[in-house]
Amino acid sequence: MAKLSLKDIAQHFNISTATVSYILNGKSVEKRVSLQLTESVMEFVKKHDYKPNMLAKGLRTGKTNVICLMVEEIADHFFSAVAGHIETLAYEKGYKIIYCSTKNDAARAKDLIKTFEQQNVDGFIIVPPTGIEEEIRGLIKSSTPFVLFDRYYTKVKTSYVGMDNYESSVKAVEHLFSQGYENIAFVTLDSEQTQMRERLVGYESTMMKHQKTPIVKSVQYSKAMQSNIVDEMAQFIQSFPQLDAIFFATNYLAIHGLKALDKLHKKIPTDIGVLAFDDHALFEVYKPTITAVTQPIHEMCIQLMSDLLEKMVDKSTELNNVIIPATLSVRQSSVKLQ
Amino acid sequence: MAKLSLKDIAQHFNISTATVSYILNGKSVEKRVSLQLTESVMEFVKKHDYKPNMLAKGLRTGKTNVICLMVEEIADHFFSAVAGHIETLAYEKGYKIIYCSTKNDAARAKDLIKTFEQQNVDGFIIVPPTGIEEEIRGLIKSSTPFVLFDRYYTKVKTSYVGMDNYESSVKAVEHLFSQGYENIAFVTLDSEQTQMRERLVGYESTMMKHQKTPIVKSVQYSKAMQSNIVDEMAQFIQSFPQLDAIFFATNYLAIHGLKALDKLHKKIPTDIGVLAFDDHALFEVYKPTITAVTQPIHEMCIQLMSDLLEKMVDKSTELNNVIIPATLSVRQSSVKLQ
DNA sequence: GATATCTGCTTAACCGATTAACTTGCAAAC
DNA sequence: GTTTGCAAGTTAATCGGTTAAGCAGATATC
Repeated sequence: MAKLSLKDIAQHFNISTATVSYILNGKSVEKRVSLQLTESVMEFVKKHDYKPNMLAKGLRTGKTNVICLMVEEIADHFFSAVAGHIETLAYEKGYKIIYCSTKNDAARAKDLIKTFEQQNVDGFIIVPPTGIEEEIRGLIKSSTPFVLFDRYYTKVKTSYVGMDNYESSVKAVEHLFSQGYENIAFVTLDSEQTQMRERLVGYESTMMKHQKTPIVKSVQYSKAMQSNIVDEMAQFIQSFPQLDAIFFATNYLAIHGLKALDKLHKKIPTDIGVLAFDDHALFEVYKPTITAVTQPIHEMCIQLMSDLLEKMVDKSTELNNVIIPATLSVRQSSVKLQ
Repeated sequence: MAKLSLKDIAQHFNISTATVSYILNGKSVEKRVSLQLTESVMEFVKKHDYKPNMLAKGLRTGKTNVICLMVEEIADHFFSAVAGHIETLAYEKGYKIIYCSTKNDAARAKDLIKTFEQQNVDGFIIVPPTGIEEEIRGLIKSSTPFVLFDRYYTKVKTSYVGMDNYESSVKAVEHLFSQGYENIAFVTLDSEQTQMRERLVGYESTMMKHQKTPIVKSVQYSKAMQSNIVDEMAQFIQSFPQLDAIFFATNYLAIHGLKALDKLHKKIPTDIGVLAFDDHALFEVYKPTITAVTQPIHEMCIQLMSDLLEKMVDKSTELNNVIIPATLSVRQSSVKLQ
């Protein structure tokens, strides 16, 4: 039951491995292998379920047909949805996905990039944490195909796919104003990452435009996942009695925020309006349903793959910045009953 | 900027690649390479950031340090949580994860197994769809390390890690009885997979024990993800006016069920009690909070990895069946206010 | 002084493919 | 009758490592 190799097939037919290789790679005509031989080899191969060794193939050709998907956290709802789409798209093109979570940690991300370069992956999709600019530059230098996703570096020119955070943020805040909310707080992470900055700036500039003072609550990333953050939020909400709406910069911040609002017995949307960045299964079912900026996950993934494929297959070196508009899913939490 | 290879290092020091290989693999002492040479090579390697080519290494040694994680759907909350844990555990042991989603489709799963065998992955964690018994037997024959997860085949002896579906189901139904519910329906998928069968049998036997007739609603798997299932459920609920509780066999069935109950203006937990298999972020936040059977994901993953490592590293051929008890997270939806 | 042992390497086969360059025999061309 | 052309392959190098076996010189042993 030892695994069948090219050599075994060659020996069985008393021909050279080269011939078998040509046949298997569909070069029978080009390399003038007789139809007869081609057919009997193909039949043999099918019958014995020969599986070429991809390590050997990869070693020789330098291609592995493997893409590394490096996200912040695969267990996160958003990133696992991305993983699902990417897998489907990759599969169609004959690529496999190897994944890893950076946990937003630069050291870990560096290590991962190194590891997967060793593995000779054909390309990377990277959601970069702060602090790996050098490694990204390294990828450019070694002309490894890659695309950044969700966030990017202003100081390094790369291909990037993401959503229009600034514009979406503006649209969301304008929506709240249009519903009669005026004292809108923004709850975000204390992160310098581009997507977070843009959301913040969108909020702030819209507030200014309406001559309102921005009220920003910044939560430490490390704390954002813990549940005692609920109390911190409740405290924040209480300390600004004039608040009539809250805009959350991520869905999990919103979930904690909802718990806090519940604790304080605040009625949504009458006492306070709620809007969240990044949709979540919960928002459709919660009572009231929660208005959210819905990321165009599917389109972003399509763009990611098409750009990466260009780089991997066509050896394109063009840098594409694809910014996709998000849609605002207006639900009950931001609509005051008239 | 061409990539540094063993050969380059050997040439630089005017020594053989064998010596360099021994040094890099920590066999300097065993293979009697001088301390001096060892140190200067190591320094050189560090300085030039040499990365061994894993394809070549894998080809020669037959090990890739890659594990294939084959789940039903990576975008699913439960499986992405599993993926997160598995990744962490694997990473600690120097393994990488390559993932794929079967979509519960046998043909796709077969193809995936073949693909990843070609990739020479060191081991598999498989959530098997119905109909790939033969391929599983094939893995056994080729003595490929693997562990089944979440469900198994009664007719094929394999290692398996899962939770105690029967016992958890019994515990859940008993809890409902203890709270005064008596006419309990079970909403499940029309699936013959072991985990679903066991949940059903647990429910049925507990109903019988209390001399109540089981009321089972079976939803087609393909329909379970679509939203018109909500109406189907509402209809079902209305056709059994005596119902005072519903036990959902999966969390997404429960989510659709909640929408249906909301439509019918049923009050939880007073009009009707609700309990779901498999916890979900939503259940903690929903009003009322939803009682759920919480899968011991972390422990299951620990068991998965330890069993798989035994097979991969120690070449163990022992078959381990690890069944881990779940906990019932009692929340508001199943507790009638006295 | 011959033999054994140790030190510090080297040699070369091998893993399983791919592929450029070459060969061999036969038919057609001139 | 020699050259050319083509069909149908073969040869062997190569990708980048690993590893069993070998070897030369120095030192230890008897």
